Amino acid sequence: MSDKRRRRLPRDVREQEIIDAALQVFSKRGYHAAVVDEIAELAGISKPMVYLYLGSKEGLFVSCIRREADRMAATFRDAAQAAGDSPEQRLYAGLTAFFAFVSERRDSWRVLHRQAPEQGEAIAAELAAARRAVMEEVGGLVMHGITEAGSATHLDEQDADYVAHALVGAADALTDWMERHPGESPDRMTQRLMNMMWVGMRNVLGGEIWLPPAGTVGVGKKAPAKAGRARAAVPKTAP
Amino acid sequence: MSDKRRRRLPRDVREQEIIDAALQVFSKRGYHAAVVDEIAELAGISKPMVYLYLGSKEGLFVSCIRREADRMAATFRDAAQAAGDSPEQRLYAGLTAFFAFVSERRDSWRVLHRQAPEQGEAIAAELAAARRAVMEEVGGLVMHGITEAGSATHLDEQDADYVAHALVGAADALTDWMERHPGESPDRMTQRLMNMMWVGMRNVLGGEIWLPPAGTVGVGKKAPAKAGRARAAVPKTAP
Amino acid sequence: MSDKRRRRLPRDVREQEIIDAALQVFSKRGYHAAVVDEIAELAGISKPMVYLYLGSKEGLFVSCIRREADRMAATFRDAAQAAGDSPEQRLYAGLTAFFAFVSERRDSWRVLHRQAPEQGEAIAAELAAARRAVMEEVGGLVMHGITEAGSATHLDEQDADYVAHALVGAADALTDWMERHPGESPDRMTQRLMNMMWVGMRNVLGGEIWLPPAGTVGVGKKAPAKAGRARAAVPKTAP
Amino acid sequence: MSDKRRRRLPRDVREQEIIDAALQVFSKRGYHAAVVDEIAELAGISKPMVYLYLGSKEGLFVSCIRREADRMAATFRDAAQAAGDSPEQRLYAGLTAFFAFVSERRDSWRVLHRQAPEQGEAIAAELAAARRAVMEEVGGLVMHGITEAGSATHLDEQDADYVAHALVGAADALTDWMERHPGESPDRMTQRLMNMMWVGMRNVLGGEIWLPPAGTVGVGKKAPAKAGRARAAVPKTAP
DNA sequence: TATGAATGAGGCTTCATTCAT
DNA sequence: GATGAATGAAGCCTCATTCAT
Repeated sequence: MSDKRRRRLPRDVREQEIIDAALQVFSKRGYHAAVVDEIAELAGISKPMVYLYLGSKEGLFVSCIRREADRMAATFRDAAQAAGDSPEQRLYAGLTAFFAFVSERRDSWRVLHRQAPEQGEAIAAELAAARRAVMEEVGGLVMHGITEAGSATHLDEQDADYVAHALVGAADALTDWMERHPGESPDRMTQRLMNMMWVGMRNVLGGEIWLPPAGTVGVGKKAPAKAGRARAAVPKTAP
Repeated sequence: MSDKRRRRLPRDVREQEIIDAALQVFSKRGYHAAVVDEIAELAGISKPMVYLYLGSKEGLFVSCIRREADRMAATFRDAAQAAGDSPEQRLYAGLTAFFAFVSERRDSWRVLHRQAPEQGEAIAAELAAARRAVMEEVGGLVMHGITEAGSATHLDEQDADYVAHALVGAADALTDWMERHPGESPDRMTQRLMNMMWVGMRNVLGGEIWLPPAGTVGVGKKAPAKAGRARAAVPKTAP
Repeated sequence: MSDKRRRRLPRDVREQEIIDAALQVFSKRGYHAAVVDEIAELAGISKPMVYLYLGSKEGLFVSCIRREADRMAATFRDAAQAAGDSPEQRLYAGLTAFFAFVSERRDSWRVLHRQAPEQGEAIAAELAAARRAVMEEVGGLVMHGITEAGSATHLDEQDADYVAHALVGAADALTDWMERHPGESPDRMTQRLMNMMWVGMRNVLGGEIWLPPAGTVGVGKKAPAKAGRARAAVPKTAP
Repeated sequence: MSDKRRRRLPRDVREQEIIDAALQVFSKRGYHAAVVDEIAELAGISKPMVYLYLGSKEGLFVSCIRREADRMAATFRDAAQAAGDSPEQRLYAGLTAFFAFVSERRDSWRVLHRQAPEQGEAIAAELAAARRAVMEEVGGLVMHGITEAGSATHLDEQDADYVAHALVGAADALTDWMERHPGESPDRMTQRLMNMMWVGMRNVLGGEIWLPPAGTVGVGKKAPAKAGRARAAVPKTAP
């Protein structure tokens, strides 16, 4: 990026540089508002090169998604490996890695999770895949952690999925929050979150559950399920 | 939509119909990818009417945001009023209302919370305002509920803000989950969430806290705060 | 213009009011940039009335041109009648009337003389006619005045036309000048102009002529006419 | 214009060609009625090129103005240099150059002097600047010429400005006239004008002045200045 | 007489993409 | 490998004009 007259880079390197640039621009503007010219300029090359290497704007975007999703997965794997064997440690390490990733690689996260929907077949599919991958990663962590931690083994995939969604959703939202509170670190974010969810989770798994206060009337029109005595934190649904 | 030759509606009505259409399209496509022609067609009128009544694409968007933010706020207020006096009841009612709103008015929610944030001055401001309003609503609920429920009074605004973000983030993500699990109702979603967060919250407020397992090493490079023995669920930071 | 809910005016009156408004707007914006909405609003009525009465934007413009050209002609005639019999007096009165008209009715003058060319058949024709009328009026004044004043009778129509053009052009340009020098009055403008042109004119007609200084080389590429000893102020050309 | 498949011109050249085309179209239609498509077509390229090189319709217009104003100034300077030292010669050369320019570059002149003045901030400013430049050029010529020629030195800037306006206005109007009289050349036009204005000027400067014929009554309502015995051709005003 | 509601047509501008060197 | 030159296709917005009451 320093030398302006840099030429004749090997294809691999160039390609990565282009994706770097694309990631920034897509993150800053969103897919539609992003302009290929800006990406090319930021990458320090001419537009035809972009098309030669990545094929199209959509190709650019897909490449970003793939690379960053892979990176994120790798980050997770590394963190989990580095952590000890205890599920709790792994979950902690995983969540911390998540926050670290999101806070250090804002662009990646934004591109992975903040894109307006429905930008065409290929992109939608790619995004869905990437998000599913993240969810599975987190879901695995959660499932593993909880199953081990609580006594209960009734936590099936659906529940883990639910929890994973809640976790990721919360974490995602907390990303913004973290951004506006500079004193916070990924570690502290994880602790906060664990305190908020994990402790409750554990207790709930031990049998303590929450029920709507007596005399409460459902508000949602669709609310049909009279949930009786919900047995667990994430009670079974009768699909 | 029924009568194709429907004409001459009074301005107020048409305006609302246009906003209805715009909401759908913005929700489906996102701000940039949305095309005014499609909105006009969906509203059953010609483009110039859209511009005559709403001024510009941006004006359209802002109108959507405003109307839906107001609606959401109203929904909250109504739910809170209908609920009993107990903070727990209010929180339950509020959250249920939230899920009901989000699940019934997917478009509204998507437009309010799933837009890439950088679309120009006016829009960014409007979105920020709308989101802040929601956060405050939820944050109030949380703060009130928790303060009363737990013995602790150390939950300051920042903490409430944090929790509100986590809650809203989780709820938002769970929206997608709910969509893929047709048996779920807003009531059940609330119960799930309360079980996951509230119970833990309450216990944590009672003194039980979570700390990273011994021997764990922080992952995030920036992680500075050696959190010592965090005293509470959402411990004070020394900025 | 005061009463906003004024209705049911007789057609003639309304029509004039509309033309008043149109004149202002056309003057301020020019034909193309003028917008019928603005005219209607300024006239205090709805657009359909404008079309009912004047037919089209072009119709509006033509009506303005006609009315203002007529007014200008009338002003001239009145001024000439009010003046004494002497050609000099008539010329003086006429020019003063011209300046007075232009300074008092800026809008009229602008619409008559400052429109971009070629706005379609009808308008071009109308403008040409209006301008020709003014030229003839002034040309007549000039011709009459000069013929009487000087001894010469060799001032034919072409010469008068030439002088009229110069006069009107100068006067038109001086209009802007006058606008920026508030102390000036039509009378003074006339005196200035007479001093500048008339005195010279008269002398020239008496035989004194101007010739290019010796040794001067024509600059214009097309300049063919070796003007020999131009005999008169406005020497005959051999077409 | 000859080869229809002419492609790949270097930017500088294309840019000038585009401005050439724009000048024609703006001259023929006026700023507002001009259509960018027509300019592009005339330039033999597609519209995006126009925008790539000149930015906007306004940019196109401004470029025209600037280039032509500069050209005109250059023409003047060259003419003045080529002329001898005598002020009279310079004035003569300057005016001839003026007529030559106006007659040979009708489009330039029309764009510089026949545009409705209110087309938005930037354009108004640019036009004003260009016109002021021309005025100053001519004004300088006049001032220099007259001051030297007459005995009087009382011709201040305001007077020169006045005369310059009159001259330019007359010349501008005479342009149309010249167009309809093919036998005329810039030289002859200059001679005509000099005869009409210069001779008078000179005499007036020598003391001969013109006053309104006795018994004349001012016509303009605003006419305040009872001009007494105006001392000079362009008498001082007392405000 | 008078108007609120409505639109076809067209102009400015942008952008993803390709061509020719 | 690399790029300056070029464009088809579309999107936002405006405006003269008419319809139905």
